Amino acid sequence: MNRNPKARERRNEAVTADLTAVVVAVTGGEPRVLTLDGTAGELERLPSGPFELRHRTLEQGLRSWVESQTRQTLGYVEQLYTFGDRDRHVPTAATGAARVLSIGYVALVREPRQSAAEGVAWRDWYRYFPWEDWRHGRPPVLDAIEGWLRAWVEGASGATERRQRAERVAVNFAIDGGTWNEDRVLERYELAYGAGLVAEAYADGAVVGQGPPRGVGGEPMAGDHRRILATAIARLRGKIKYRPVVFELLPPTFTLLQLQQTVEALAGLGLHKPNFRRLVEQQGLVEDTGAMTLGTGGRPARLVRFRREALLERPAPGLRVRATRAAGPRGS
Amino acid sequence: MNRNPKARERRNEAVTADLTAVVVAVTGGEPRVLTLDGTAGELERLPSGPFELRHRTLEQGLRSWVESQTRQTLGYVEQLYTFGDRDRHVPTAATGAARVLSIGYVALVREPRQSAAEGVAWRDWYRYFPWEDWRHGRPPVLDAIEGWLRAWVEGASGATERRQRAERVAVNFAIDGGTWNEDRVLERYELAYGAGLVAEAYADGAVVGQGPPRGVGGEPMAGDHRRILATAIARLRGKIKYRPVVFELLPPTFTLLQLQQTVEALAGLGLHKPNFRRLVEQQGLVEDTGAMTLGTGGRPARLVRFRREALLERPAPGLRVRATRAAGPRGS
DNA sequence: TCAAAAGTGTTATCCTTACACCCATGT
DNA sequence: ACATGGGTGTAAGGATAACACTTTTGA
Repeated sequence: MNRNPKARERRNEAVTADLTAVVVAVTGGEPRVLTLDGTAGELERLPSGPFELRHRTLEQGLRSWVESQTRQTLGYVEQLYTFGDRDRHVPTAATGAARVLSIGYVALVREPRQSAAEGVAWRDWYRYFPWEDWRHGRPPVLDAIEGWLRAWVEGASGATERRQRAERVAVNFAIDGGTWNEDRVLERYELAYGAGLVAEAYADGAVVGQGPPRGVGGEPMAGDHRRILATAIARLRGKIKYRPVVFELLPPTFTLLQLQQTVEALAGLGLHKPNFRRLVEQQGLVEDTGAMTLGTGGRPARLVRFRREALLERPAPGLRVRATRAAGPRGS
Repeated sequence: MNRNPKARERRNEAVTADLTAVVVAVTGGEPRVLTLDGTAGELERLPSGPFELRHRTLEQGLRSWVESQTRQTLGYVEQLYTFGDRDRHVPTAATGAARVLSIGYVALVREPRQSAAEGVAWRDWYRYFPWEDWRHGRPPVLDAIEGWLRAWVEGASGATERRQRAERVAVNFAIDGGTWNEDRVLERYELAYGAGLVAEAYADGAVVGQGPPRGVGGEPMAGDHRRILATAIARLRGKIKYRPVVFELLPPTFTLLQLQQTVEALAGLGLHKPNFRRLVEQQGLVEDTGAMTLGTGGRPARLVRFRREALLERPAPGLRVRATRAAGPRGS
């Protein structure tokens, strides 16, 4: 079949596009991501499925897969990145589709369904990136990571290679004079991958040998799903600084502490309470509702709501966060 | 053919992925993009071609297409976005590929080849977005655009729709209390598309009727190429603020004025010279080379180079620019 | 009475912006 | 002499970060 040269040529270009979703919620001040259990000892994974003819648009296809696999409907959705450079060939000559692209998305939802479907779970995203949670100070796992990375730098072949590795480690992991930048989640994951810190590197055959002790590299995921999750976290951490996306994760009315804890959960940083409140008020991002909370274990708080007019007034309506040493009881 | 159900299923998912490049250079203080002339009265377009089996990775495929079509080799390359939601069907049942995705990239190069190949041209990017150039103050074309958009707001069916349109126009086009944000290039293009300001909206059948007078909507491009260009400009304008990407567009050594003019070209803003220089120096982004320029029509200038150590010292090494009223002879 | 959460006041510091002004070269 | 581009000084104002402190509830 298909002796027509034009058709052969077209077939030569055909690919499959996988749509993969990072669905995020913040509950009880913890950042969570919607995952599917791996069947029979397999790895955890994100909801995903191929882009098909029946889907009107890419985003529609994504929503459809997430709903059918998790019964979760999506609100805010944003495309992240298209991965295709892993030489992941699907070995089926008969199908006409020889390669797989992976299009990642991040979605924000207000409240996880009480009981997720069988095999579906909301999991703390720091399970996959234990080194990214600085809310209570520098995470202890970074000691082991630092040691591993130093060995990796030394293991370079040649002085140039060693210098390049040392610079990457310093810039991304706040070692030897670098400062921690919470936005560089993807760069850190890719560095960890290249250095053999994460299990996926061995599964893909990109690195051979013995990995680090259990717990150091974080929980692995199927395929390139953890890379997509890293992209999502990085995107969100960057975006809250200039767009009011946090409010997609909160109920219509909320307290300033809820807002602060949501930002802290995403950014992985502890913030200074009085200054955070002033920042929010002064930027005009929220307005009073008149209502108050009751019985939350302290003084009742004002309930506020997002103020849409802020979009007009501010060129970059967001929450520029910076780590603080005086973060109250949470800071180290 | 293909009675095998598994193969039918796979075929149902097959798509073609088009790789499209926005290749940017800044020459003589003007931002330019590499374009191909449309053949026989067709529209101008960007270099592009399908992702094929012979390409090792997506980025390799892109580089290969750009080189074969323009003889320009690429340095810095960054993926932008995957467009697929326009219901652009390729009507060939025999091919197995039913849909086309469009993966956009932006590339930065130092110097355009003196004489580009036949049918290839470096064009000022403000040709396609005349409303985006605020280097000499508010561009006059915005008067006509403002009028057209006001009529579009009034033409809404229903009060809710009208309010939503009015807010979008105010936020994006600095009308009625909004401030101009140079980063919102894509939002402005999409608004212009929906409002029928750009020719592509009529070509796609998204809008019917009479368009605005010639020159108001900017020069159109083939397919969704102008949308990809808008995405590239938006990405670059955002990125120069926190990453040292400008230096990819400059020779290894350069003067501070060259640097300023390159930033101004990208951002479409006039900047205050003394303050810009202090910003650059104080951030430690450049270092002296010891050499000076000669004969450029004024006092000789120090030649500087990018200082890589800045990557370590600054959490976000970039050039936060803001429009100024005191921009010297260029400001309005 | 104490813990927990909500808030206010105030200061020192840094960064940004704007304005004013001087310097060195080519024509 | 003057145009062009290079460059310095400085003061006002705003934003930020840190510290100290008060208020209101529930257990």
